[in-house]
Amino acid sequence: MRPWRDGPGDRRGYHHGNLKEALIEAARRFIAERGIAGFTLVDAARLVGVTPAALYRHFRGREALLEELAGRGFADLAERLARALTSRGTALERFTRMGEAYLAFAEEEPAYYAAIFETRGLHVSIDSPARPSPFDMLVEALRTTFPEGFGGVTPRFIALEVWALAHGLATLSVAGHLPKGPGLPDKYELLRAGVLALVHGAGTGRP
Amino acid sequence: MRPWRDGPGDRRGYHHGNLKEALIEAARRFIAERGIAGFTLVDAARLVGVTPAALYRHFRGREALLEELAGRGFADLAERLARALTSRGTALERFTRMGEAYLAFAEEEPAYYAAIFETRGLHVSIDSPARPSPFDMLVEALRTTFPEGFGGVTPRFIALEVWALAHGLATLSVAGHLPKGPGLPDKYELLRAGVLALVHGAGTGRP
DNA sequence: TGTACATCAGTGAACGCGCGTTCACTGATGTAC
DNA sequence: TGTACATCAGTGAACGCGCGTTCACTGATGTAC
Repeated sequence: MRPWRDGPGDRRGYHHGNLKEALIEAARRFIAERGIAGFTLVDAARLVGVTPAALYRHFRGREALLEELAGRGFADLAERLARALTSRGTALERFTRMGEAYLAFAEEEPAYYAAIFETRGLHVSIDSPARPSPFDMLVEALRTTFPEGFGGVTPRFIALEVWALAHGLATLSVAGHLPKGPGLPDKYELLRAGVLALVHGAGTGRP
Repeated sequence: MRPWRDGPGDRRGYHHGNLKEALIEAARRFIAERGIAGFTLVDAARLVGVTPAALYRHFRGREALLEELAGRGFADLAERLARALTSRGTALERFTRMGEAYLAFAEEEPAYYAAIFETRGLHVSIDSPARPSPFDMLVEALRTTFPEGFGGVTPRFIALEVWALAHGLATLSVAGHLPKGPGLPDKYELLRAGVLALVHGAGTGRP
């Protein structure tokens, strides 16, 4: 029984030919379905049609595979945010697109999202220290989108609030805790309105 | 070796006398340390000084124990919020205290918090449907604290934003992703300022 | 073009482990008389 | 107050399971000549 022979585009024979990528792909699928704790090397190997031991030709172990996943997710997120920030339109439109990109990432890549937040967070820079982390990108975007400032509050402070709001919406949504239905606001609406309020309402209630 | 004999206030002998509570307590400790996925019936039993099988006199199984934990956490949270809402001071002060109570709950009872969000969410009412859920309490508190409304936005909409912000701050903080240090804002500051901004900035940027 | 051979990505069997759960049992407790 | 007995919260041994990981091995691939 060699399941991976059945699919189109698969290599055949004793050597898989693309095992590392296939395992990553399987991990993304399983973690998306069952969460990181429910992810199993044995399952991933079975899905790909390979002995569990084969995995060790490409990863030092389970932890290393998750690390790889987190790294790729981190890069993917950074790329999505950068794309939003360099898209067409006004600064505010690009900034809004950045928020949407964040929520879309969490929704479309729940495995990446979980791997990131279970292993490193959003602050670490990847590859070179010169490359800005997603959080740095957010701070910088706030600075350039709202050059008039935030009523005496630092961009970094606002960035933490915006990030917490986005992260809260993303995790509540993935867990199915946000009420859904026609007429009810979705997370994109909530984030857009919330971010504008955070930006414009900053400094409210200060002495 | 009967570890539970050593502690003060413990019953001694063949019967533990308070096993159910002791197991719940052990579960809270372990989940706080290692998360729900890392929690083990065997560990809990060992900590209490009892055979794993003894657990089944009090719970149908692992899942039932977690359900019980979620129920208690839910009740604890509701009680904390209610206490804040009926405390002294102006409506705004009480409302602010409610936010602090939420963050404090997540910080002091990470096991409860995790159990709640892994099993039921914040919308379900406990015991009687007449008893309002924490989310209902938030909506109602917004209504009475800001009777002037939110510039055409519904209290429910604002409540979702506030909740997402609080949940984001709570989870980021527990996971250690919020930057900490002297001079840096802590989550309580971030929540207070953020909520005021959400409330006062609502309606910003609408047509 | 054909053959010999080094490489190395896979196999398959096995391991030790800790898990949740079951079962027949045992002995402490507390009530009836 | 003392004894007989029912109750039931605990024991301890065992189970089947799936996990991550190891090891000596094998056979497909691709390169050198």
